[in-house]
Amino acid sequence: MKQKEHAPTMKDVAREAGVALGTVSKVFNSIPVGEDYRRRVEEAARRLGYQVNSYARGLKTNRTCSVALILPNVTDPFFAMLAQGVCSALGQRGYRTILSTTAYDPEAEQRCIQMVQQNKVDGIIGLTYTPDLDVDPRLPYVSIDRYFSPGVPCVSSDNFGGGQLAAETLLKLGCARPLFLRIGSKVPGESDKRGNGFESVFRQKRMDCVSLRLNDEEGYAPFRNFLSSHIEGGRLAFDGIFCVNDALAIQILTMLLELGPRVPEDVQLIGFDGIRRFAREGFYCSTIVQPVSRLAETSVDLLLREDRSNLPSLVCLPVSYAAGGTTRE
Amino acid sequence: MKQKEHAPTMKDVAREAGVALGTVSKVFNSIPVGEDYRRRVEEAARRLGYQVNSYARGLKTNRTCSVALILPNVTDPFFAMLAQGVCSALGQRGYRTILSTTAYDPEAEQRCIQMVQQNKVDGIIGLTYTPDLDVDPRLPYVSIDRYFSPGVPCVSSDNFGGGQLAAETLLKLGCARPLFLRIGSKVPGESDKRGNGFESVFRQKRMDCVSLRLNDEEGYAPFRNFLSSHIEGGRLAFDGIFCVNDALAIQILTMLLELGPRVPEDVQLIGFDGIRRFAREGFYCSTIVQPVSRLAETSVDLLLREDRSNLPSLVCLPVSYAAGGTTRE
DNA sequence: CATGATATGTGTAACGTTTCACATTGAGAG
DNA sequence: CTCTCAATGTGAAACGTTACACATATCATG
Repeated sequence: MKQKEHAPTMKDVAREAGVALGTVSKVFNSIPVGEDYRRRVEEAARRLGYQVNSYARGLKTNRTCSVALILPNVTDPFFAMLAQGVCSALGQRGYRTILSTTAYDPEAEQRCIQMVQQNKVDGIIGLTYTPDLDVDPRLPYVSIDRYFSPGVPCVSSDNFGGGQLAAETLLKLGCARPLFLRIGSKVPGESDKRGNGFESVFRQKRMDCVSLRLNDEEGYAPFRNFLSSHIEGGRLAFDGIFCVNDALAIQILTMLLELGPRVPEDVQLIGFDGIRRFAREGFYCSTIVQPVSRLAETSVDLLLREDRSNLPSLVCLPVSYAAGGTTRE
Repeated sequence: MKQKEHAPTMKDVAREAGVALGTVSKVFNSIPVGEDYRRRVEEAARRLGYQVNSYARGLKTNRTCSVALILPNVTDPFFAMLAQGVCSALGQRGYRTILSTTAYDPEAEQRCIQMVQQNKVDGIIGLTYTPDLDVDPRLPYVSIDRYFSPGVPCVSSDNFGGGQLAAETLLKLGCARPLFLRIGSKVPGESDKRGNGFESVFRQKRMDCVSLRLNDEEGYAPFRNFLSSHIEGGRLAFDGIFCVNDALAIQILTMLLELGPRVPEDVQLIGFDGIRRFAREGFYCSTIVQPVSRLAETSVDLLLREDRSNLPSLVCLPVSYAAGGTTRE
């Protein structure tokens, strides 16, 4: 008995089913074919354990059913949620996700694009920071959180509106001495607008609003110094804090609890992102939540849209406020 | 002038450079070729913006330079770090990562394997929970944190040893009334051994060790109840707490700070995993750190090993203790 | 100077699909 | 009973590579 080492091919299936090669192809591409033929082919395929070779198919059709997802990393909770969302949205549509991480390195970003283009994906979803990426215009590209040019659609949350929402919420809850805290990222991006939105509300009300912006190279320590130097007689100089993201908010919360001021009695705290992880059920930090799933789904939608003639160049998704125990409701 | 719509192919490069097709192929496969020929080809390729079509290559060689990574999700910090590590380890070796998430669903896990097999990857790195996955034995498979059978290598951290290390560390730091806290995962896995290791140390010393294990369906609230019911006159009934992972530890830390006991003066706290995110610089929680990068690299190593004749069936990587402010050093 | 031996370029046959022109069949019309 | 048309199966060409057998050139050797 002749030993077959190679995986079964369409030719094998055709022989086994006693039909022509083209017929087998039709069956696997849902092209009308006689009922009995279809059954014969399907049975033969099952017997042989046949699976279509997507590389041969990709070569022929120039469609690969895979898209590349480019992110700085996947350890940042927000990126992680995004990756999760994109991955499953793509999975549902029968696409697979090729993940590349860049560590914010422009060179890595470009290398990624290169590699990905070479590897013939059907499209790219990118969250990158290089201003001028060299990407094949034939390849569908959707940018998250960063606007490039009218040609490439950008989807992001309403960061400015989110900042405003945080401010309005704090105001409504009686905040009179607001503070905005910001850390990181190496490059200007959409998230800068959070602070702008926050400050704009207080400016309009002719109220002061203190902002502290630090690079993440110095870690969180400077925040601790700042906070403790603004405590007098156990009372903090601020009664409402808006943090640029939840990771920072959690840190600040921990610091505050150590330093004395009670949350939310003495000072209220609002983060940004809506990272659910910190509390599987119920929040432990009030926050402006980004619609991560919608971000992911919208990106996938835009990328896979058949009619690519008039895509929106910017899609801005609404955020919402979620109470989580660090504000007085 | 004739408009070329299709991406340039080797044939185009060959014509442009005035050499034979095979020569171009040799250049791109690092097969010895005359210096002048090589230059001519490289220049032609650059002029045309040629990139090899990896689908044609994959079809011919049966190697695709891509491996599938199967994880429950990528939002759990530990999985995220793992994904990050695997993704970059693979990237360094010129492989790309196809990410699939399963949400702990056995059906999704099997579907993943199917899809991935059909899509002809060079191997699979999986962190799955289905006991009997149906996977093509021809396809290299490495399992993380879960032992299947001698045939498929499993790499994991030394969870038992980590538990012991936590216990020994607490003992050395003067702990007399230990507590072990555990939450989650839906399925038995390697991480169960952490508690076993921890308890074994105290058992050997004939000391009591309280354990509290909860499902994650109930969230963290039960822990708060437990803790507050064990506080008497501001003093906690325990002076050393070991949490099954860092996410839980951070929660417990927050609760403790709210409830009164000071950390680490009144009670010391050790987590597990080594999630660095909570503090970019310096820890804010002492922990047993898993060598995530080594886990990732080892998995990739094992998967891509040329000689697949005698692979280890189990690789257990050492963990280490990292002080982080919640223990008295 | 003939002769291998070595090195390096050439052309072609696969790889496993899809696609398309063509062959075959059967039904219905005249 | 022939003819046409639609429906549906068939076989071969192509997709862009790699690998291999072969052709050619270069060079040392007796």
